[in-house]
Amino acid sequence: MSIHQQLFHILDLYKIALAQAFRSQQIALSPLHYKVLHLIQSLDPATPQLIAQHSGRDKAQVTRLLQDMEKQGLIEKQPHPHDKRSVCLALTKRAVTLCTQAALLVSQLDRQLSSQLTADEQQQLHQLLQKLAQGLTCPLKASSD
Amino acid sequence: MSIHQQLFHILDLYKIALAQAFRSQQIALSPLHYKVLHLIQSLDPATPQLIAQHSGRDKAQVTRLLQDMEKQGLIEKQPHPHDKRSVCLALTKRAVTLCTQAALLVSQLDRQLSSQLTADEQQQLHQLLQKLAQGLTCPLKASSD
DNA sequence: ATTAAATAGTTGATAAAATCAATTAAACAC
DNA sequence: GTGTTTAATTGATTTTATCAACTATTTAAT
Repeated sequence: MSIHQQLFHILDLYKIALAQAFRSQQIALSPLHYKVLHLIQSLDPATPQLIAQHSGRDKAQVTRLLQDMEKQGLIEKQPHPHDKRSVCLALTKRAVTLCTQAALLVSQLDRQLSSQLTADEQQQLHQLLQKLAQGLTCPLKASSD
Repeated sequence: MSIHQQLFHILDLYKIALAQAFRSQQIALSPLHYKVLHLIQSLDPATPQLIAQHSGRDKAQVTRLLQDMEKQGLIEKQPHPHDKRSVCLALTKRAVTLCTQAALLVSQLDRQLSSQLTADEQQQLHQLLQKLAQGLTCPLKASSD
């Protein structure tokens, strides 16, 4: 089994586990919605553009996700102080609650993951993965034309 | 950065790199289509049902993927020898060619990945990831109700 | 052997996620 | 000021996914 297959496999399992956890706790958030909410929380001036960058999604898609979540009363748009083209995004109380619950499950799952490894192993894994990531940052080693 | 975030990050990079590689070689296959073709190659009696199982996709979706690929002249359906409900899938020559090209890129990318690590490290990584996977096979450690 | 249950594949309807080009309005650069 | 870039949105479309209903066939039970 190649490295990437193994990685894909783990992430498949992870996604399934997370989706189940969300369902079991009645958290009505898709993983993607959660990701966006989480990003809004962590980015200080949280603008759609930054969300798009950090989530790796198309800005058009982000716009629609945000519209969705606004309708659902999860986020609010406030005028951007310095740039009238832009908006600042903020979570509503409801979203903060949901997000906190979700974050709990995520960290629970993370602990479940990392509990499979000793502290040493975690450290090792971290470094190995970092090396892997480096192999991907400057993509295909141009056999290309 | 948590383990799962790091994993997601790597796979994001991987997907991007692979998509680029496909594009640059004019390989008109979505990653999903490639996966299905590859599965058809590797499963001996390749039936839609097995494809669905091994790809983790809905059988309805598989049906449609296959219809698609049949229209594109990538696969052929032959009657199943023992079961009149089922079909045996086979790649056309065109698909074999495409698949071979694609497999080359995949293995190239894999080598690029694993070249970041020594043989020892690869071995380590493999084992660490295996342990991780075990932490996910029996999902959420029931705080649930 | 006949009926009931399970299975393989398909279809319909729909939702969710993604992509890309085009548009509007504001910001910036000169 | 004029032209270019940037932020967000809109439109149109595609891909991926989901779920229930349906047909034909197989399997199991009696």
